[in-house]
Amino acid sequence: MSKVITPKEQDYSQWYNDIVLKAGLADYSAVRGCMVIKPYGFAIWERMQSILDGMFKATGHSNAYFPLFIPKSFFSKEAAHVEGFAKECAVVTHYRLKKKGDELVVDEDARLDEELIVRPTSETIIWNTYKGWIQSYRDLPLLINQWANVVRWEMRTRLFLRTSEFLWQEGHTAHSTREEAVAETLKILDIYSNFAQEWMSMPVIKGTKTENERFAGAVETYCIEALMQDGKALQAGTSHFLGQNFAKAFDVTFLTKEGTTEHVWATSWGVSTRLMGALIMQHSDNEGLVLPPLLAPIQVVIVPIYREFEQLAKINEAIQPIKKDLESAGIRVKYDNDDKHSPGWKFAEYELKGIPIRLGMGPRDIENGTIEVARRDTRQKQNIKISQIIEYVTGLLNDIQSALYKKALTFQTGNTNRVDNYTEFKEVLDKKGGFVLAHWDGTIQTEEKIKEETKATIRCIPLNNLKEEGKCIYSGKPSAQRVIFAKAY
RNA sequence: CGGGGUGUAGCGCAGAUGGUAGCGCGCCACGUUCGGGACGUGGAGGCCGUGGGUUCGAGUCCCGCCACCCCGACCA
Repeated sequence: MSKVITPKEQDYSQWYNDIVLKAGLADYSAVRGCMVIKPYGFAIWERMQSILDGMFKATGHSNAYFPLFIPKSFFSKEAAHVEGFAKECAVVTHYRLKKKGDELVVDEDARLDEELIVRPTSETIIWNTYKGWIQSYRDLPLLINQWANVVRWEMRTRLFLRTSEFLWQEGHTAHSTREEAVAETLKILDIYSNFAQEWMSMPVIKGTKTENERFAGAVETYCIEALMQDGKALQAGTSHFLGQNFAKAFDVTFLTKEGTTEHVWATSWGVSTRLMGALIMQHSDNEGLVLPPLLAPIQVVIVPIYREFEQLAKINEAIQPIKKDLESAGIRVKYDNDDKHSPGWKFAEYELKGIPIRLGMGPRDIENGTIEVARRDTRQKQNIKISQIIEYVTGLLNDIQSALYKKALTFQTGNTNRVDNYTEFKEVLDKKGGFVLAHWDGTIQTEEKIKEETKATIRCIPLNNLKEEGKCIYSGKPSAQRVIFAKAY
């Protein structure tokens, strides 16, 4: 019993760190605030990438790649944008080192005329580039995505959830009309929401951000918000309608059919390796990671149980056709007949790693023509006839996928509370956490006061929100609808 | 950047009143095991985060620095 995980009831943060580290998803690095994503963690990220990438391509987007470095002057062009990112930029000032005695030092003679910013996001470099690519309405829409790393100098970091460097995709599109750009923003929001719910089994609320929480430079920020097991909210993806802000800042215009010159309309949108954190926190338990089958790099692991090598040989023989059939059914299978670890060790290890289904086969099974099926999410075990195993496993993978979603949804619903006064508001936040639906007067001042006093922020104003007359829980002023408050990551 | 904590073997830790480093897990070898992290025997592995100081002598006492973790402020 070496790799024990701190129970989440005892210390939620430590539980999370234990899972990340002990399931082999990531590791701390020698660089402050930066993490190493280990092969198993990266395999999950690669699954996310390939699925999302397919969704972007299916909606007409193409991938491209823009520079890591952005001239400082580009940043200052969009006022709100500078304001938002200035505090967390890594800046390159020199391009050479030299030897000074035994020491390697920065060569002061190699100072850059203009400093380069390590991209915290790419709007500026991209819009500077788009200026040259867009002349007429025939060049629009321009639908581009890039998979990249970005750097935001964070004061406090947490594995996957917030690191100074992280991986993400950022889409940047240009359109001829406002309507089309807004539609694009919403289309992507749907992609994110579908991905979260169908692939990650993670229920999310779609909404818009308040002015306070809006992306620096956006006209409107749409988001998907998820609820983690500790009752804190996590922003899992954002899609921004940028209006003409960047087009104006970088003077990107196009000639319309009618021959007039207009600024283009823009969107940008992204999800990051933070989704890994969301995935981990959404489903995992005190035994380790729990992965939804659709994202699991290995969906089924098969463990042989044997004493003598003759038994192993028999099991190997019995497993081969099963493994092949599972693979033909499109299932990702690993057969672990490595003799270096005991079955018990493997059981624990694969549970820690969140493999959705484990099949166990031993002498008893050989005799009975059965195989033991253990599901990770409920930890239930059953003996199934070998003749039925493919069908059973296929169905079970689907069941697990939807069971995880249902469980998460039940949790989310159960931790969403409507409150009508400030006392109750504070009490719910304090005792239960979760999403709190409350009336708000729509002002930044009230939002900030509430944040100061309770740490809770407005996560979003849900789309298609029910209109409901009420009074702001803080100021008592009239309000037309409830918004979602929560403490957040 | 504030508050708290921790740095001793790969990991988790113990090392009262200063006397030259130990335990568990892991690792290596051999044997017995194998249906929930097996057991025995034998081994390998540490300038005790770092720089100074006190002392005959420092993991231990004093001062500085650094790193990391947790909780805040800031943010995806």
